[in-house]
Amino acid sequence: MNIKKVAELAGVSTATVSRVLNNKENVNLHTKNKVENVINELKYEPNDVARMLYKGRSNMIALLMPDITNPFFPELARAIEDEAEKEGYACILCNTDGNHLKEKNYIKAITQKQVDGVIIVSNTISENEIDEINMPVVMLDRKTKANVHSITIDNQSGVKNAISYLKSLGCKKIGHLKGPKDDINAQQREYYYLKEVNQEKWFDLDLLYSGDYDFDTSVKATKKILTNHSDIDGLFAGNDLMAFGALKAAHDLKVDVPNSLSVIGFDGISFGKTVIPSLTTMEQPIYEIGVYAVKTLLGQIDGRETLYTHKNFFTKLKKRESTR
Amino acid sequence: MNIKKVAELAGVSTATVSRVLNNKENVNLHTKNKVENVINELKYEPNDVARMLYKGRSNMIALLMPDITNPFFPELARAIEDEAEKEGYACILCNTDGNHLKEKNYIKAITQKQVDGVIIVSNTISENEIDEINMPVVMLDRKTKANVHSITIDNQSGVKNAISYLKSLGCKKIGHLKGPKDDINAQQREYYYLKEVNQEKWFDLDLLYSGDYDFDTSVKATKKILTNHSDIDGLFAGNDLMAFGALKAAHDLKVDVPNSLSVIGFDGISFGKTVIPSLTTMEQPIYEIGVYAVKTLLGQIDGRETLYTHKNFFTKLKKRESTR
DNA sequence: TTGAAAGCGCTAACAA
DNA sequence: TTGTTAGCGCTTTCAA
Repeated sequence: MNIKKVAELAGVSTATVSRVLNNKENVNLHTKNKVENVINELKYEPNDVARMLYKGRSNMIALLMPDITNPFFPELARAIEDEAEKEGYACILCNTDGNHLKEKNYIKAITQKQVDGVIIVSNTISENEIDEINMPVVMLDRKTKANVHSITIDNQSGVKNAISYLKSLGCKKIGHLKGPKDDINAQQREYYYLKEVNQEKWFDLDLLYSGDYDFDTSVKATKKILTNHSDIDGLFAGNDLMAFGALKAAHDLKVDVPNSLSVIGFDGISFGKTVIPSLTTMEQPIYEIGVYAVKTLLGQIDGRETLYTHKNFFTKLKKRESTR
Repeated sequence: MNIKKVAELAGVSTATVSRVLNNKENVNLHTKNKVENVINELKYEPNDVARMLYKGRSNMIALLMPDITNPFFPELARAIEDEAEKEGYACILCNTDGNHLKEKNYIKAITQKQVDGVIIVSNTISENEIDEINMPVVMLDRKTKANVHSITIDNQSGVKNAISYLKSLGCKKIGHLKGPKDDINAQQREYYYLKEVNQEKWFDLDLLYSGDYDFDTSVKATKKILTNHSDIDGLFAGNDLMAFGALKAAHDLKVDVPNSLSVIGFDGISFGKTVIPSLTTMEQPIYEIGVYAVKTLLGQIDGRETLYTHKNFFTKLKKRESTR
């Protein structure tokens, strides 16, 4: 079933059917009704692929991220998909595992599929590679010199507020559970942590240790550090998932959170309210970020937005039970 | 840049270029090299949309589910996307919120986009509507009379094993925190719970209460029931998320889990190991289910599989800290 | 207001 | 082994 059949049955040309389909002005009302009747009878629906080919547009965007299983990303993906759907765009999901080869393959695949734009979360992709992508791009969580839009979260103020809050609670020795070395956010959060604490007389490089953005690793590492430094009374985790690991470690060691140890996370994933004790964290406006990313991307796709923009979002302290 | 330009520069016809692109046998080696050189120089990549149009295939599948934010679904989506990618298919993500209209719109949209097949998780879509979908379908979590493949989880044995386990632990009064009325799995789990316990002399319809697959609701509801029935010593939650709510409620009421109350969930989402105490649960082989769904779907798309199949997966008891 | 026809980029049947 | 050409289903220009 195609436009030709509709045209035949309605006794008009395919051009006229096309005009009706696209709500063009210049169609006689009588003709229009005739065509619409045939369309309804046949339950005809135009083939988007043919349209794509002609128009050179697909009304699809892609979302490249490390792993949808990582609890931060479903919330982001949901926001992106919601906003895309609202604007008539479908959303292709790509898990890259931060694997460079996978990223390249996906970019090639979506390019060939004439996807209209892509939102990328990646530490591994290079500036050059970003520039070579042949469609509008929004980079998330990373500022770049490449000619694309970028969106970041303000780690400086976030970390500062987190540490200040722990201090205001009376914490006298604050550790940091940091993320992977190659992650830009992890690096920044470590950097600003150091900036906030390295003048303190209690400071010691031992207080800085790594959980790799992973739960199990964080449990182990935190157990070790709590054992070696029983006087730690505050802990800033580089993301919520690691903070969960820290809570687990404290629980297993019978360290009382929050009375002996205050734990604060970073991200504000919705699971934070679920754990026991519920997690105090620096909350990112995840949904808002997703919506903004799509708006920016579509702005460029539609040619409304011609300049490349950079947007920095801020975190908000969400007090819950894991801090005193 | 298109096949025509490549043909010109290589001094051959588009047909020959096409043959090279598709690795056809009947191309002179010399010609082949010439064409490949031009392709590499131009960094030419064929346009998939044109191929789609000609072939009537898109190498895309869609995944319709209620909400990627619900922690069960990212794990499923990950498995599906992994397997699809392995087979050269892209995966379109659609959140329906169990909203009937959204489902219909998505199905229409992906049909027009010539998506090759769809994996659906839905309670709301009717048998008729499933039958009217104009592409291969795999229904997840629901058996159907419609002419499509279906995959379910065996609630009967799962619930039986959960309750038996609680009994074996010495539980003398076991409650059930059930899911939404309109959810087939929730209904079945409730049904089989009743079957297992309604002959017990301690049984009481009050032990059955609802958490709507939602964390907050489950916290509230569990607090109420634990307050009214302080002798409840076992709790079977209809899914893990509700079990987390139950754990939270017990914690807030200072009910000792697992010593005074054993809690068991259903699903086996990876977050179960994160919470405190970690959650005992009836674990679904989520990844395996996702892979199987894709294999089945692609089987039908490729015409290898011509019969509609039904597959029933079984849960496995995963013992952790929330049960004595 | 309508229709004929070209063309989006590709593949494949047919011919040479 | 290679080229010519029709055609996948649509939109749009141009002419009527």
